[in-house]
Amino acid sequence: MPPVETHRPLSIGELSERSGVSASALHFYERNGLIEAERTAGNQRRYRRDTLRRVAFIKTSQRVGLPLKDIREALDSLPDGRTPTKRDWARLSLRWRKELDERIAALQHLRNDLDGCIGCGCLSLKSCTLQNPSDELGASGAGAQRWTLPK
Amino acid sequence: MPPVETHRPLSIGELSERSGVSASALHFYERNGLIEAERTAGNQRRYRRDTLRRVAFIKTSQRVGLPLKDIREALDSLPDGRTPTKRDWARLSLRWRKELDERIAALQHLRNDLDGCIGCGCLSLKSCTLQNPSDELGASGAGAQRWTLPK
DNA sequence: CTAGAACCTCAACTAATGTTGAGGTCAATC
DNA sequence: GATTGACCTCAACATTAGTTGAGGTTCTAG
Repeated sequence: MPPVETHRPLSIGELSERSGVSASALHFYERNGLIEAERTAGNQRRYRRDTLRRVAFIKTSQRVGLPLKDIREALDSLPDGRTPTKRDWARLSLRWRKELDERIAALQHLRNDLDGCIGCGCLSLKSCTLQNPSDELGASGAGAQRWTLPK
Repeated sequence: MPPVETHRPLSIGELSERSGVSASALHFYERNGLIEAERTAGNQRRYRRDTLRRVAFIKTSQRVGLPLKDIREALDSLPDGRTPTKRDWARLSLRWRKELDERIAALQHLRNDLDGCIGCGCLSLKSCTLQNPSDELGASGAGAQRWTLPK
């Protein structure tokens, strides 16, 4: 029975194929401190297997809408030196959950506002300018900030 | 009783303040064909009042997540020459609704997947690599594409 | 041992979405 | 009629998230 190669490190090509992230993006992540690699005698990268999970974390975080800067901060909170445990990952993932909930709620709110508006063709969500033909709100100044989605 | 200035065109400063969009962004939108303006004898921009709604449409579309390119295409489908009616705007807004529904659904799907994963600390969503210690999936090749959110 | 695939670095480029600044003009007020 | 704030154009810069290419090296299979 041949040994299963559970611990052999991954070349960049392997990591790329398995993670679905291009080699150039992996280089980019490394330059930005999101992942790291050992090197062979000939200077080629060798990734520890748990880098696969790290990259998965990065990709999923991006789907949630987080910028790389934030993702990197989250990853920086992983223990130095040892391979992260499932509890470590679970802790980080809770952060996604919160972020996701917020984004979903924000979009649903927007949709609800919108539903009242599509029928009338208005666009102000809060105060239909179609029903405000003389544009009275304009004089009152800062109607603008209402457009900004709470970050 | 003084006349309400319903038809006086807006200067860029007025449009900027009322829409909450910076003048430089308005310039940018104009360069990219999203809005347009008449000019005074002295070459200053004068916006028709319905440009306010146009800008509102742009901002809301961006909140929904549409890129300017798409927004511009939508705006291009507005009638040339005449001021858009509420039906015109309502037609365009339907697109938001669809886009929003899709984004919400995608995020909810992601959240559901995640919920099953947070407990175990895994990240593969579909096939927990924690429960796959020898990384068997790797051999089968393209596990990667599953990570990509259907556009 | 050699051919070709895979890998290396570094710099330059892309695309989207604007912002900033220089240098100059226009318009309303004292 | 001069000042001051609002406006003009054009070019350069900023940020995020990478990609592309040139020129050179390493690894693996025959």
